[in-house]
Amino acid sequence: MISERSFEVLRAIVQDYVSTKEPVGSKSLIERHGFGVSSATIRNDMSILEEEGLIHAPHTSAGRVPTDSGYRVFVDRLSELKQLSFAEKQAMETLLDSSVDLDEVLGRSVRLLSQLTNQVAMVQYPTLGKAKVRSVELVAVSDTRVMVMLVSDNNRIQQHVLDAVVTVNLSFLSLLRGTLNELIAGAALSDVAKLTENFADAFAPNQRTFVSLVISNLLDQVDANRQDKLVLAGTANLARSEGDFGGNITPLLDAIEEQVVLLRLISEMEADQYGVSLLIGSENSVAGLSQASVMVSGYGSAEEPLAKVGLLGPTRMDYSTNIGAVRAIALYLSKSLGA
Amino acid sequence: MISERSFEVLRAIVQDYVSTKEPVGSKSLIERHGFGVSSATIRNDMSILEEEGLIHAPHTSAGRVPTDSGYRVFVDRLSELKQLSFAEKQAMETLLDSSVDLDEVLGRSVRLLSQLTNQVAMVQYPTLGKAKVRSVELVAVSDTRVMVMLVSDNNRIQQHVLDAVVTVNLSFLSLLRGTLNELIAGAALSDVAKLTENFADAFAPNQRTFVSLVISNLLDQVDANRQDKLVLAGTANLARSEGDFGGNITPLLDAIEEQVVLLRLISEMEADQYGVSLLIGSENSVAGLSQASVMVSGYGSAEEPLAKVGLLGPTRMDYSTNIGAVRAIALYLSKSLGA
DNA sequence: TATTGGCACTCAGGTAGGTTGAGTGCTAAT
DNA sequence: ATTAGCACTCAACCTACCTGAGTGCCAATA
Repeated sequence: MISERSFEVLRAIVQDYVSTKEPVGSKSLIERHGFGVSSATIRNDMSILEEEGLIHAPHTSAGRVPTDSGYRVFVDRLSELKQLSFAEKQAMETLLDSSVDLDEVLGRSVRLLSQLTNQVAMVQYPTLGKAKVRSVELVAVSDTRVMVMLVSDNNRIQQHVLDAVVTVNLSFLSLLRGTLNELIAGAALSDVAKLTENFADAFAPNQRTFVSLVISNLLDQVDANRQDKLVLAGTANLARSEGDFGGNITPLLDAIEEQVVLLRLISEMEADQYGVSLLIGSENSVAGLSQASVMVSGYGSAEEPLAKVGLLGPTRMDYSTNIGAVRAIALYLSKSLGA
Repeated sequence: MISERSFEVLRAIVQDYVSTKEPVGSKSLIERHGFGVSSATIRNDMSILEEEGLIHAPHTSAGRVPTDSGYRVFVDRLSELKQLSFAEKQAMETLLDSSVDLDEVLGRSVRLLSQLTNQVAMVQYPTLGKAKVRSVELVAVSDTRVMVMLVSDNNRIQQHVLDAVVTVNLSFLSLLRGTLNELIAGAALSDVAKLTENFADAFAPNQRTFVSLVISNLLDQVDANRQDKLVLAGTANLARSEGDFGGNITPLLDAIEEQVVLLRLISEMEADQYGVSLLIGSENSVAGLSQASVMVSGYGSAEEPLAKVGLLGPTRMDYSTNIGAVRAIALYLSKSLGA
């Protein structure tokens, strides 16, 4: 029922509105896009689009603006994404070469993404997924404190310092480290809990408390959710697109600072076309994010992504470019971390 | 030449302006503060203050607003700081109790500070200072990668992953770890460079490259400046006080994201009265921060602070409360990390 | 049936003029 | 040194008016 031309009109409206920030009218449409028809015809198409709830007029005598659903249809009919420029690809390569540390890779990627898109970029720290234990290290960092380190086979290292309260015997620590590694080195992380279930029982009663402490600390680290952490970049971009949020970005900034909300939101998002999952405006149910779009892509490996990377910005954004950029960064991260 | 009452007038102007955000006039001053004189007298005082450049009228028929110098005089004559409330003190205690990890302590402190002050809070990661090496740990995290960990005696742990390119021999790694610890365990960090100068020479030529790599990695970690890092919280508060920045907080957010600028600024700031160092408005020379005030306090130990903690906000802020809060948090951090 | 030209209508935004009131500076008297 | 009094200023606000981009609808057309 909606003609192909009507869709073209929608596409043109979205494009013009994204670039000019002004409601777009029938006349300027035929000027800029030269459909072979008159403005009156376009007006008819526009009234159809309005009936379908895809566009909307801010007031009686104004041009039209895409609604959330309008953007949605636009995105769903997007045939191809904008590619990164040569310079941008090169920037990614440079990043890839000098990557060492997980923190560094994630930090740089997220900053790059925010620069590429002029939006707020975010990356979630990878969960341990299906990785296997490479080794466990126990390092005394003071008389009573021990650092428990879990090294997994995907180059990932997690550590936490544990306070044993009592003085730690160094040779016992070394012994414990040995036995523990014998038991779980090479095991899948998901099996660690079962494997260590009765581990403490084998030790003398006076050492049992300490051993249990170490084990529970280890299990905490295995537990993926506990570790969920988000890194953001480009918050300044929000202030720039303030107008798109009705001049009040406070709720946005609040939501951003309240990372828990964002984390839950993006972990619920399922991969979509192009592997990028997108929520436009009120498609997400987070209070204060109803004028924002959030898109994320999983990274890690195709079968089982380890975490998400994506961005957040006003609904009035260049979806084609941004989806492309998120996708590229996700692929890069997968490559970089999968190696 | 400036009478005591004139100073009182200045104080009243600052107070009223901070709380109402409106330029304050002679009449409302006598209403709210009941000086025993008439508004005409106050006007005379105000014209003196204006001549001295301490206050300034936005336009002819408006009340007065403190200038940067006005705030400066106000702060310098501040006789006492506002104390934290009981609840606030309790919040700090709770924080203190559950402190484990450096990251955690700093992260929580900075969030608390931003909540106490409603400003953007920041804390700088502590440099290693005069600390001594407790131990060095070398942990293989993959065939070719080694994590170099530097544990210092102030509970501080630094680590970095190093890519040896070639396969690492585990028993050699363990040997290296032993020899290295024998050499530098207990030494001051500042001496590590000298001690390890010829360390690699003692090894067989085919191992020398790897050993040098480890050593240089270690020295990188010892080098304090390399590690400088800033944690921020409460960016959302900036958006709330947008009006105080002429409606354009973009340069602010830029400066914040460009942490290097902030880091240099605060490391140049010297302790002031109450141990808190303060730059008001254009007293700092950072572009884009001319309408903002920055205050920091050192933490670590009284003699030699390890790093700074502080906040950033509009010049129109409650200096008394904020200086008090920064001071309290700095003391808390010193206590927490000094233990 | 889809398209078009024409026309009356709407309304945000800009411009111009008028009013108000908080606040000032100055002066002469105390 | 302080004060009452007074003329003056000007941002903020309101009102009225105009303009132009844009709409919806209708009758004519291909």
